[in-house]
Amino acid sequence: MPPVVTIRSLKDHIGEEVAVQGWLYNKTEKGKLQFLQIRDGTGVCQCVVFKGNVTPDDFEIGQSLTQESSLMVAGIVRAEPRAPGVPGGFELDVRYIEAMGISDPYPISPKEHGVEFLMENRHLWIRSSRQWAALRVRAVIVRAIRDWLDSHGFVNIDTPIITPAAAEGTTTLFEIDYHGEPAYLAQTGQLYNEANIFAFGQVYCFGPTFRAEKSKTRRHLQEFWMVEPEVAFCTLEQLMEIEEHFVSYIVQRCLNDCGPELRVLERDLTHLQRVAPPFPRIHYDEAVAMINAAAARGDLVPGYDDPVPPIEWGGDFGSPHETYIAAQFDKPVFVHHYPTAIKAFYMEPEGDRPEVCRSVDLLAPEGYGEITGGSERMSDPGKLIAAIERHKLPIEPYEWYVDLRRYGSVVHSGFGLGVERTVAWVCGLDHVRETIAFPRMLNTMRP
RNA sequence: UCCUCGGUAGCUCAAUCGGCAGAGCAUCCGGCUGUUAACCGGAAUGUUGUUGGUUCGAGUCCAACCCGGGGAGCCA
Repeated sequence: MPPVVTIRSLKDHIGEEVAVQGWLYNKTEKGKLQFLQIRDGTGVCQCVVFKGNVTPDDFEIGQSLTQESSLMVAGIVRAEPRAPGVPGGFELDVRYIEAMGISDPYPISPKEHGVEFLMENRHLWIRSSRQWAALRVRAVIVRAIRDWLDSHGFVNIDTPIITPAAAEGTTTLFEIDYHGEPAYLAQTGQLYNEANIFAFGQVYCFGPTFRAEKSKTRRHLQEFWMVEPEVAFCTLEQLMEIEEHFVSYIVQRCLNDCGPELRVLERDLTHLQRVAPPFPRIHYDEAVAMINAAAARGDLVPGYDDPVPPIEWGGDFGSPHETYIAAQFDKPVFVHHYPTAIKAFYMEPEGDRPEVCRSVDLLAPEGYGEITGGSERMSDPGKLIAAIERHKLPIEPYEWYVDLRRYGSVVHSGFGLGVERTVAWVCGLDHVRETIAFPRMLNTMRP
């Protein structure tokens, strides 16, 4: 039997006899010809079975194969521009077929299906090429995140998932029973990250986070993955520089490593090719002015039929505002210096203008929303205690956090990047549920 | 929590004014050497989300509930 090779590497075996093992993705028969599209996890390859080239038994096996049956085929690799597949352009001239597991009738045909049906069959849907492509891009994004951080002096120190109290005290948490004591699934590792920088300088945590919000939109999951870098001796301005280099690297890495996947997804690459430092930076004041000018003109929110709603200075942006602002730029855009009153207690107020704080969100283009949120953290213990009290939070659980400012406080900053929103943006998907193998959504956790 | 749209064959959908439950695809059988969601011929396919109500008669109208899509708020 010739050596088993991956479909992705077929281009290196033209003219050679090789074997491919995988699953039957699609089949069309035309008398003495069978076109078997086989996927092996690395790609999809058309395998052509001509009656004259195989034994009668093998030809019959080919006829009996049902969609998703597992099999091995052997044959000669040939460059063929007509051949469909991923990457495509190569096909296998089959000489031998071995059926392994004949599949029962497969529920997901290569036709249209509704979201509800596909989500109920998520364990099978991930075999479909668009889902396969998105999840492979996700894997590359995760690798790019780690590679960039690891090679820029960041130490990966993961933070706990079980936490004793609300980290930010705002959003809804999943409560669990911790041996009789209430505990919560983490919605951020940030406070622990801040402890870790005093030991390691630059750190990141990377793991799942949990939000029990009753959110049912294309941008929300109950369980999502977030990478949170945190840096000692770092100002807001330096943080933005880190973010734009980091995000640009992730996008360029996908362009470089995921060509076939992005083609399956039919992604318009020109949007991604533009993503390079520097990103535009706009002050909250400026963003409010832009929104209100648009509202006064009656501009519509891009992609929706509704006009841009006006906003009062001091209010937080709603989704329509973010979508409008992001659409004014062809790269991700930083919006910085949000009002102190609407942001988390630990964000550093601006020195000569304490009503705004040294915070920054990064809005992705094309309506993908906020992909990072970060800030310079408050570094003075007295001011921090006052902020905790102003937010009506109990001081006792935060004593350790205040300690960080008592023992060698430094200016420091950090941000969190949502993996699923980043994947959705890079892939051009319209819903984050397709960016993770088994999404946990409001009222939906099966399979 | 609120707003909005939807639930009919395995899947995607249709069904006029309240009047016999219909297509395409998938499946099975037959045909074809270049198919790209192939095509051609044939076969089989139903608790119309649930419960109750109106009516001679309900997929269609009414009520409640269940499930799902999109959005708001909140957020990454």
